[in-house]
Amino acid sequence: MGTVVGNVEECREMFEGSAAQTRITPFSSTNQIKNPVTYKLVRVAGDGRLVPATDEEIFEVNETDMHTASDACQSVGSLSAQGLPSQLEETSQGLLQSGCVEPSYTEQVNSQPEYNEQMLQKVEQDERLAMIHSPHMLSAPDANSQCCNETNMFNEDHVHHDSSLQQPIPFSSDVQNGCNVDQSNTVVPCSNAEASPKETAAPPATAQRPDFSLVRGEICLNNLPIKALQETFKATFGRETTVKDKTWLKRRITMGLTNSCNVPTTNLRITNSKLVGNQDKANDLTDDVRATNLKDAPPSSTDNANGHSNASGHSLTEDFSSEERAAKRVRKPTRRYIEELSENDEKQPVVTSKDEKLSEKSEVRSISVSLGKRVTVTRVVSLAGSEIEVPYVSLVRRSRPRENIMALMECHSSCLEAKASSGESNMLHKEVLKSASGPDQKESATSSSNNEEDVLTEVDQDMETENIDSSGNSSDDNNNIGLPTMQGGGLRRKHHRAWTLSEVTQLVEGVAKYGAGKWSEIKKLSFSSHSYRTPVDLKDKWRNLLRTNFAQSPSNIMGSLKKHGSMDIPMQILLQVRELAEKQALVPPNHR
DNA sequence: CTTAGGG
DNA sequence: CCCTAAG
Repeated sequence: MGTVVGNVEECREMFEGSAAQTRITPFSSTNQIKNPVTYKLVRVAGDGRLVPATDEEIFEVNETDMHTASDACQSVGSLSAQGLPSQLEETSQGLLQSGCVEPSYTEQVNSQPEYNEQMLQKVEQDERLAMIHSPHMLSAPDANSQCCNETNMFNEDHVHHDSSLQQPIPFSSDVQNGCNVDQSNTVVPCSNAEASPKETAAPPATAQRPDFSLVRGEICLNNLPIKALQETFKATFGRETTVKDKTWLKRRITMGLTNSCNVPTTNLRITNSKLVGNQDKANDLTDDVRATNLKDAPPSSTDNANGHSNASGHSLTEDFSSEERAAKRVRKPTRRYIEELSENDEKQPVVTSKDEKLSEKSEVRSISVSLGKRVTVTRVVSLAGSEIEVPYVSLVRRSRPRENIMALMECHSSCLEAKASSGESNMLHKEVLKSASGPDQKESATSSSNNEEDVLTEVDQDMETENIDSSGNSSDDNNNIGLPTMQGGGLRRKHHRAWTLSEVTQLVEGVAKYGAGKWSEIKKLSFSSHSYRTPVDLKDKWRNLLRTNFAQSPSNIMGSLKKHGSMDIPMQILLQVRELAEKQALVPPNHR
């Protein structure tokens, strides 16, 4: 089963008779209408036919966009996104599924039907089209890069996957200082007979092509000065970085190029996109995807890494079509669990693409379209009363995708919703700034007052928690090696995500509003922004809250029992919890 | 599917 | 967090 994103025109035929013509058009908002191309997500059935994608598959696509967009965002905000690794995997999985017609669905790895040549061709064509029209490369200025960490890496990693589908990242040789360029790394023209005519149709846009010149061929990062490393970083990831840590930069770049995070901190060397370290590890780390890209990468394009600014988004999509086919991207099933990422978003309300200047985050978050324009796909969620716009991220289920076509409509409507909501963003943004400027504003949040402020003031703490969290498991990447798998086979245990203060607050408020036990309700109404918290999670957390509460209440001495691992819950919340606990204890059956 | 509990 | 038994 492969998921294919194709041009509508191309797919239409396949869809004859199918009423469900789902459109996945992130760029439907405001000024993005320039590009008429519409994407349609379909799945390649075992018999080679294209089948409308399921809702989850669509979500994957959406998230793909989101992730790409959020990449920079994350880097800016430091490693807050705990779930990125998974997102990456999920995303890449989705994409790869399309590409490789190669059976690789987490839950049915070995049971893939055979595909005939025709089908393969078809798929490839579609894929190519998809790639041609898929932009995604976005410039992501690394604003106050608080130097994040692995999390970023995953993002980057992910971006690369994206790129691999949309455009090979040429690793240019004539880079600066001390780069060991492997000249043998010549370009191999795509000799794929199956090449679609469309390929040639796309005019080469060399001029506009983003410059990846800094990352081509064999690069010996060791000898590069920090500045050069930063440049390389930029060329690699498409965004600036202010990080001055040489080691970090090298590692990051290497990881990005090799599409792996298992990069030793020393002896970084990349050859043909393969990590060549002194350690033998290198081989394990390489990724087929990247190899493909490199091979086909155009030789020239030596302009300089001005970064992939706006223009890049456009040109990227054009010339790379011919490649890719040569080598199938093969990859093991990757992790799942896209979820999260919304936590962050909640705290950093997005702004529409209009004010790119205002907030880099918004720009980052936006999704570039074929014409280099950016669109911000968002949705409005209610956060404790007030509505906040957050990027559209799917509320991923853990269940397998279903053949339900109706679900497709959901996506569509969501997109519309997002579009409609874009107007409010500015206002929200201002509010955020305002609130952020006055940290002292934290008042007694005993009741359900100013939730927004609450959230905002807690950002720092949340970030911390998340950072810790994410860094903890950032080490595992694409390969499932060493990953704990659960009974079902392939399913990985959900990440442990420390509950942030804001989450707890929301939970408490939710309980206050809807009553303990209405977890589903609470989840739906108060936790729409935290896609990864399931009703059960809420329930468990509440149970824990009560537990800790009871543990502390007998002896009012709560200072002594504090452990490092556990987050210190503010007294207020604790009291609130207790209050609610009593309430519910007194009148359980009653309807509140 | 949603809850409640146990592990 | 996960899993499962009950509505």
